[in-house]
Amino acid sequence: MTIREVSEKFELSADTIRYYERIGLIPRVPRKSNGIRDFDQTSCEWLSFIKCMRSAGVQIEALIRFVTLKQEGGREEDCREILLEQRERIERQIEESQKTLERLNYKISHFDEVIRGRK
Amino acid sequence: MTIREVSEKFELSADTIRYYERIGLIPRVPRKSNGIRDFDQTSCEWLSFIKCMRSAGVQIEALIRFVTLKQEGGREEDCREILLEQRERIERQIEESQKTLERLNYKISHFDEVIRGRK
DNA sequence: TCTTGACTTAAAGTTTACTTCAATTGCTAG
DNA sequence: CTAGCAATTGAAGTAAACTTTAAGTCAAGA
Repeated sequence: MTIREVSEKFELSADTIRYYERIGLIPRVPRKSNGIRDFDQTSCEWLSFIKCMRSAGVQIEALIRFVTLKQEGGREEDCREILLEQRERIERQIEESQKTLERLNYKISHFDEVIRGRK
Repeated sequence: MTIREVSEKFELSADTIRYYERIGLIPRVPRKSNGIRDFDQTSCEWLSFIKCMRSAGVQIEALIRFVTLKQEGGREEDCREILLEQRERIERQIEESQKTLERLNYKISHFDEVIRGRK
């Protein structure tokens, strides 16, 4: 697959994908003889994983650590540790957001009352 | 209250609070005769609200719109509209994060198996 | 053959949200 | 009365995550 196809498939700009590869957020993508990227299954799976993680705000730096570790055949315990850490973060973030949601709902219901009362 | 006290109360640096005021994220804080900020109840409530919204990632730009509108006595419907929009965003973000959480859990359980199986 | 459009790299630029700095003022304790 | 600490302002600096630009290569169609 070309970068264009992959870009459409994952709704990530070609620039972003190249950037991800450059900084080591995804392993090096295989090239055709002319140097053009030729994405295989593995590359696509990495992209899918990274996109999912990024959509929850997992930091690039943590993902780079994970990718590097896997590429270099690091210990499973260490890979797992990174994921546990990020799960923690996401859970905390969701809790925070839920609190905010409650406060927002309270404030919105206040506006509703004012607006309703006026009519 | 001085900026120092407020800074401790809300765990926001004095610089951040001044920055928030400067860009209109909170209404102008009243001053003592010598120009030093003297936070009142209203200012504190704004800070508390803004801090809560920011903790869920609500963008400063949207909050500025809201604060400005309230300050200028804008229509309640418009204020409410901004909050609805942000609630939507937060809800979507939580959903995204929950999907990521599932994927992360799946991946972690995979590592657990590999690690357990080896022992 | 010429041109168009997709691809390549490296480097500089952008956006968001702060943070730090520099220069100055002003209260308070010794 | 003066040293020192907290506050003031405006402006410059920083970090994260892209995005855009510049300069170039290459294959396919008019």
